[in-house]
Amino acid sequence: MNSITIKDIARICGVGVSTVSRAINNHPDINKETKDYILSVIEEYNYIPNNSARNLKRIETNAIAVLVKGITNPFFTDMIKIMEQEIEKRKYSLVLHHVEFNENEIDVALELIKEKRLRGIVFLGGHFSHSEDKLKKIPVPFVLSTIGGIVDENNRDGYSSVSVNDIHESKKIVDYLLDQGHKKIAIICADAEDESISSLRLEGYYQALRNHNIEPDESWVFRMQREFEEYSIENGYNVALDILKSNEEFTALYAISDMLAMGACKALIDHGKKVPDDYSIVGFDGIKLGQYYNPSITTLVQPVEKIASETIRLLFEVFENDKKHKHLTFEGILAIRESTKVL
Amino acid sequence: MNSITIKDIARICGVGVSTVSRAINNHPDINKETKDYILSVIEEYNYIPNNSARNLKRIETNAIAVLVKGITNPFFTDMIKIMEQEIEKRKYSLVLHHVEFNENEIDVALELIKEKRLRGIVFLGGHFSHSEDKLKKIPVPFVLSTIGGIVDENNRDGYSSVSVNDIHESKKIVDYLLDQGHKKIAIICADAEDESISSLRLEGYYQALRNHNIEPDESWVFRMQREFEEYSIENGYNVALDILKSNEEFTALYAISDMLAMGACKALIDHGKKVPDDYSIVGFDGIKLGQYYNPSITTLVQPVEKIASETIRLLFEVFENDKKHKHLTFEGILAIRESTKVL
DNA sequence: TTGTATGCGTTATCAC
DNA sequence: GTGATAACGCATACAA
Repeated sequence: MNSITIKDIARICGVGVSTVSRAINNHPDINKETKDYILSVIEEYNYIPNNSARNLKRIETNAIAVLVKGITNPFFTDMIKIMEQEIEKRKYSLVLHHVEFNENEIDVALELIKEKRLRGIVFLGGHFSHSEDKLKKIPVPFVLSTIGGIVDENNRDGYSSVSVNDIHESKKIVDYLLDQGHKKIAIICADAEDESISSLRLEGYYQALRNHNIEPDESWVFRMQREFEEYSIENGYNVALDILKSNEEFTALYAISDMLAMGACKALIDHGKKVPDDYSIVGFDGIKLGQYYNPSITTLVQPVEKIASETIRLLFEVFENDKKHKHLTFEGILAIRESTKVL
Repeated sequence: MNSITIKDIARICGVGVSTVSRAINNHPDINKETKDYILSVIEEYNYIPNNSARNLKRIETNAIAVLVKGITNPFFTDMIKIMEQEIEKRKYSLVLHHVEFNENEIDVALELIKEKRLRGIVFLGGHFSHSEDKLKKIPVPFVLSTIGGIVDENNRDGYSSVSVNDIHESKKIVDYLLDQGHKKIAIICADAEDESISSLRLEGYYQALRNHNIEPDESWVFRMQREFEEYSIENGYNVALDILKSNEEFTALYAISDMLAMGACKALIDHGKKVPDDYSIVGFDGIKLGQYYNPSITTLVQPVEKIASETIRLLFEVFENDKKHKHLTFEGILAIRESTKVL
């Protein structure tokens, strides 16, 4: 287990360690022949540089980290891919790091910054209801991507953010249902304590109803269940079961994620209801899965490519061109599919 | 960006660096009061130890890495959770690392072993058609989890593996369809070059047909499409479109993953077919999503909890108790749901 | 163009 | 219990 080091390679090649280092790191001032020879020896002996030592020594790397809370969320998959492309395009490298649900993303970030000498960070997912104090501790530029949770409009100079306007898009969805003649619209969202996208989408729901002179009824508001994973399909299923039990009258159901919507859909169908004939169902996000569900799910499609590429662009503008942090919002697109119909 | 180090903390506290180190690492021989004081200073100054330096210095950590190719695959989600529990139970820590599709998992492993001084590795996902030569280079014990791709029965002493018997389980599925009266059974699998689980499941399909005196017809074998992500729902959708175009006669469709099965299902339904009335569809894996699809997908459920916990158990037996590597297979369970019916 | 020496931040090994 | 000090493996300033 005593593995080979740069010194061993230097000794074998009969050169100094700095020459080996130059060969590895594509330094310009090195004789091509010695370089080729060294590289061949490295190949032969399967030498692999120790990243810990490199990180420790290097003043600054060209690495950007993307911290994802809920990495299995299909909504993030495409975003990550695009971010990766954008980062590579700029000759930087991406460190993809997964944050557990019970971990604090800022602590993880702080640790990673030290360990890898990061230049910037992207936060993806999670609630992110952190104090400004804590945010200030992050010593590199960072961007919140599709995290709508920061309600505090002040003190946002320390970071950038890119997302849709959750209230606005949520209104679009409910407006559409209202236009189709639905008046009794139930909603599935997160806990009342949730300060994140859920509360924004719920707010949009309220506003849309009020704009149509319908007073929102709390008995139409259903919450995800703690026993199941947040925003998961089984959570949607079980909430919908409760809705049916409640005997609450409604004709349309708005779930604040596509996964929830699909689960709810299945629960209704399992109980002999027809979608969209008996109930119209809409989701939020626009994940691919929703297109292939049966029925395909009407949803608010977030412009993931745009959000992802702008996230990276903003980040680079801050630390390369010294620009100020910005907060961008993009328009989503209502995709009308099979799960909804006119009442 | 000049961040605080252990030396700074030592100076502030008026103690030596080794005392600070002892405080951080819960060393036994340190005065409780000095320890508490040091920790309070650390807290106050937001000191975070540099992991690169720690990894560099430490002889051996208690870290196990799980390398996942295709981390967004929902099939792996539960497995990872269980592995995490099992690893923590043994007072080790889990390093979850994502491998890109175009990356070589062994190279990634080799690098990570050096960087983090890993004690062992779990490989999850991917094809893993690597030469024995390359596998031998991995200097720590490792386990292949649910990777059926190693056909070479010899030379398997260097590692462990845990999975279902893909041929056997595949036969179960096809046997079931045959028992239901289906004789014309199409299959969706990977490229012909694929040496991985796909070829094993295809082999099981062949064997089951032959056992029932049905000569497999190559025109019933359909392949995933290169343009789309492997094993994805959209791939299944597009393959099924081709199947319909081919006008090949069949009554049942076996897709070697649940995702493929769901996509295929949607394609058929979009073309006015009924599932299971016109076609029976089965998948493989037993992911939760399949239960909530409409219709829910008949599938071969892999015992993920068992596979995950045994993977970790084997790994620890090798490097803690010095036992020999083993190759375990577990039985899957055929879950009959709504997407199939008797012909 | 190349080699030597220093230090990155930490832990381990000693002395005290 | 505690504090110097020597590594860990590498990149780099500087000397050659």
